[in-house]
Amino acid sequence: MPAEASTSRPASPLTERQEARRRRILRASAQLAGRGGFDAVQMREVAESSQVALGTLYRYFPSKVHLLVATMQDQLEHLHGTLRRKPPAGDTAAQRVAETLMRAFRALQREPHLADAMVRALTFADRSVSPEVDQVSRQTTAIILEAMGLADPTPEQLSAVRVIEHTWHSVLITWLSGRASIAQVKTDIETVCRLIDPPEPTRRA
Amino acid sequence: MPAEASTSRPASPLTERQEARRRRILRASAQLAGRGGFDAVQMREVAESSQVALGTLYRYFPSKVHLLVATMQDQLEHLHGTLRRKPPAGDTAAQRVAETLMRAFRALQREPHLADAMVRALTFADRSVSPEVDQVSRQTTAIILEAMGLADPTPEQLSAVRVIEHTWHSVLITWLSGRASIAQVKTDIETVCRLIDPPEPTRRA
DNA sequence: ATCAAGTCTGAAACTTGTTCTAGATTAGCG
DNA sequence: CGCTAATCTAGAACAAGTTTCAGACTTGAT
Repeated sequence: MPAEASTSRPASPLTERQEARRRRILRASAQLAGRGGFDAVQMREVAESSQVALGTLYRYFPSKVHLLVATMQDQLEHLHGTLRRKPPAGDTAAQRVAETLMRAFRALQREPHLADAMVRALTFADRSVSPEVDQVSRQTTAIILEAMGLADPTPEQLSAVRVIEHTWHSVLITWLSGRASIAQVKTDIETVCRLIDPPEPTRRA
Repeated sequence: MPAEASTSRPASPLTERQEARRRRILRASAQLAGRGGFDAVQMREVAESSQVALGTLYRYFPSKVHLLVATMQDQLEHLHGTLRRKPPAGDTAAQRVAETLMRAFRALQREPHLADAMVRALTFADRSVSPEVDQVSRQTTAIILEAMGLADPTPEQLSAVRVIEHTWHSVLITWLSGRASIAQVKTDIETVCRLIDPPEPTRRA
C-alpha cells in the first residue's frame, strides 16, 4: 500500500517548514551522537541545537530511541546510495556480502560514537519502536540481498540473511563495547557469510 | 589466573551477612524483572524489596545494568547446571547445539519478562560493564562448546561459536520485541548451527 | 572491651528522559 | 481578509537512575 519515494509513511504530508525542522533535528542528533555516543544525545540539547521546543521534538520523535533509530534510517539510506554507486566486486555472493559489510564497518569505524548511539538504540528499542526498527531491518536486508545479487530468495536464504544481520548487529555491539577486536569482527563476518554459499558439494574456500 | 569455585572474583571475601544481602538483591531483581521486564526493575523498589538502602544497592551493583547482568550470570549458572544433568542427545554437534539453545529458549519463553530485562541489559551495557558481560559470554561459550563435545576448539570453530552467540542474542532481542515468530527463532538457530558441521564431506561428531 | 576503619541507613539532591500546560503562531479554508 | 484547528513555544512538573551526606552500626585488630 505505502511506498513513497523511499522510507517514510507520512500520514500527513508535512509542510516545508516541518520538513526543515525534521531535518534540523536529525542533523543535531547525528552531530551530538558523533561526539559522545548514546549518552551525549540529550533531548534538551537536541531541541536547543535544532531550534525547536522540547515538546515539538517529542511530537516529531516520541522518544530518544525513536529519534536515534530514525537517525539510523537516515544514515542507512546514505550508505545504500553509496553502495549502489560502487557495488562490491567479489566473485561469490558470500564474498560480496562480506565485502559490503566490511565496507559498512569501516564507515562506522570513522564515527564510532555515532555508531554506538545508533546501534545501542536499535537493540534497546522495545515494542513501541518495532515499526521503525523493522524498517531498518528491511533496508539492511535489501542491501544484503542486493550484494548477493538475488531477486527472490528462498526461505532458507532469507533465514541465512537474517542470521547475517543478527551477527552484524551483535558483533558491532561487541566491538563497540571493546570486547572484540577488529580482526575478530572481520573473521566473524566472514564466518557467517559462509552460510550463503552452496552447502552442497562443489565448493572450495 | 583466577577461577574460584565458579563465577565471581571477590576482591574481599564478603561476610555472611553481605553474601545474604547480595542474594536478596538478586532475588528481588529477578522477581521484579519477572513481572514487568527491564522497566519494572526500579532501583528504589529493588532496594526496598531486598531490605537494603539505596546506597547499599549501588555499592553492590554500580548500576541497573550491572545488576541485571549479574542477574543473568546467576540464571546462566542454573541453566548450565540443568544442562549438565540432562545433556542434549543429538547425533551431530550442530544438532546438540541447536537442541541446547532451543531448550534455553523454551526456558526463557516461560519467563519472557525476565528474559527481556536480562537480554536488554546485556546488549545495552557499555564499556563499564565489559568484564561482567564478558563473563556471561564465556559462560555461554562454555555451554555451547560442551554441547559440541569439544575440548579445545580451533580458531575457526571459536569464530563459529561466537557467531552462534551473536545470533542467539540478537534473535532473542528480535523475538522479545515481537518482530520474529517462534518459528523464525527456531529456523534461524538451526541455520546458524549449520556453521558447526563439516563444510567438507567426511566427518563425524 | 575498645577503638579505628569500613559498611549500612535514610533522606535529600541532582540528572536526564518524558509529560503537561497555557499562551503564541501558522496553515488551510471560506 | 478573517476564522478555526492544528502546531509550536517556553517553561514547569514528574519519574527513575544515580550521587551524596551525616549519622548509626559492624567488623577486625589490639
